This record gives sequence, C-alpha cells and structure tokens, in this order.
Amino acid sequence: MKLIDYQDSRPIYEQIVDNFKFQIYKGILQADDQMPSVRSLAIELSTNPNTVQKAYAELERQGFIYTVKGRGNFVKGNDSLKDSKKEELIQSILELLEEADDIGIAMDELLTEIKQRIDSKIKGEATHD
Amino acid sequence: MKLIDYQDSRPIYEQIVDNFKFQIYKGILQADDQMPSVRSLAIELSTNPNTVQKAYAELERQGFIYTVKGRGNFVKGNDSLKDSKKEELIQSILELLEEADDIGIAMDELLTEIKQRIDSKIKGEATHD
DNA sequence: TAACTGTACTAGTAATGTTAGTACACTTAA
DNA sequence: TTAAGTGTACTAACATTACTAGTACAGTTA
Repeated sequence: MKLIDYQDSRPIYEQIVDNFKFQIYKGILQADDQMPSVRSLAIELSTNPNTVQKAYAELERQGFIYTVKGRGNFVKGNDSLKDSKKEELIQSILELLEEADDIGIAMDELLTEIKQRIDSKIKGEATHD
Repeated sequence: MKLIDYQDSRPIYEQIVDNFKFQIYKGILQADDQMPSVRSLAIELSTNPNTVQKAYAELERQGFIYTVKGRGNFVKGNDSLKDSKKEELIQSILELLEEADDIGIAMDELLTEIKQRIDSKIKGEATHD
C-alpha cells in the first residue's frame, strides 16, 4: 500500500492523514484495528516518528483513531467516528449561525433558505444518472 | 480616529479591515460614502499603498465596500452587505452539510438537531437579563 | 529488564504571509 | 491633451509560521 507520494507537494503528515481516513472510510481498516506504530511507519516512509505522530494526533482530533500510551493507536468504531464528526459539524454550523445572528440575519430565515437549496439541488441531481 | 495600533501584534492590513468593518456596522460610514484613497491612508498610517490595498481588497471580498477603478472605494449599502454575508454563510453551511452527507449523516437529521440546540439555547439565555 | 509503545523538547529548513518600493493604468477636470 | 487624482501589478526583502528531523524521556507488556 502506497502511503505517500514524494511528487506530491502536500506535507507528508497530511498525506498520511488523508490516506488513513480513506482506508477507514472504505473499511480496509476497521474498529479497534491497530495502527502501525509511529516508529515502524516512520522507518517505512523514511521519515521521522514526530511526523507520523503529527498525523496521528490530527486523526485523533478528527475522531478517526484513539491512542493508548505505551500500547499504540487504534481505529475508532464507525459509530463513534460518526458521532465525533456530527458533533464537530454541528458546532461549526452553530458558529456560522451565530455570526449571521450578529448582523441581523434571522437563523430561521437562513435555515429555511438552506432547506430550499438542498431540495432544489436533489431535484436537479436526480436527472444525472 | 485611531486606525491602527503598533503595539498590536496583528498585521496592519487586518487592523484596517476590522476598524472599517466596525465603522460600517456602527453607521459611522454609510452607503456610498467614499473611503480614504489608498495613498492618503497609506501616508496617514505611515505604511505602503499596497498594505491599504490589501485591506480594501479583503473588505470588498467580504462585501463591505466596492471599488471603481480610477475613482475610489465606496461603502456598500446595508442591504447589499447583508445579502453578501447571507450568501457567504449559506455557502459555508451547505459545504458542511455536504461533508456530513458524504459520511452518511442525513442533512435533515443534522438540521433538526441544530434547531433543537438553538431553541434550548434561547430558553437558557432568556433568564440572563 | 528488554523491547516494544507514544510523547516532549529543541532546532534547522522550507513555505507562507506581510510590507515596501516602484511602475503602470484608469478617471476626471482643467 | 495634460495634470493630478484614483486603484492595480510586479518584484523583492523581511518576518512569521509550518514542517521535519534528531534525540531523549515515559508508559506498557511479557
């Protein structure tokens, strides 16, 4: 499995993050599977343990894995991943709605318009395939 | 009117942006009022025309002012400002909702939960003042 | 205790952001 | 047409931040 691409200009840790996210979404890695250790992966990728560590920290922050000190990193269950994501998204959206409120845009008004857009978008896409 | 503070660590252009946003929100600057020219403001602040230009470009991007080449920069009307903001916020929220959809979180489910949070928040704040 | 595991700290290098200097182009009025 | 105002584009220097490496420390397990 090719994890990083040195042609790619994106930072190594970011490529690692995206790759594992992909593997987890696809089910290649499943709940409680152990991730490669920061050292072994660092050696495999000819990089530094800290670079892998940075990637794993980001994956943990985003709710994809969890860490047990001294033991290793493990894949989170699909449900808890979904919950983390959901909570994160709700927080982001609430912040945006508050911003709208501050300048006098009613939240209801905004939510109503958003629902309309989604509905019309679904109708539009229904003809695609 | 003090526009920037050299004690402040934030970049000059950012301070200019925030200051004008404040003035526009407060009504100190009103629709179609002319902004100071990039040169005059640069001299006043002992900085470079490009720094002011960067601030103005950001204000335009955010919908606060509009530019007429060769004539100057002018304050946008309150309605068009609100419209710009609204559109921007809707786009951001739609992106987040798509992200949710990608990982199998129904948009309706998310919107419903958000409405609940807002409602309970309003109830909680109602006792504050 | 040995061999794993993650983590913290420092530092060098690369990438990006910020500002300045300067030249160019558009608009208006004389 | 010209002069004096306006915004804009380009380059480069400098400051800040991001990224990675080297290395040492600390927890877990057999």
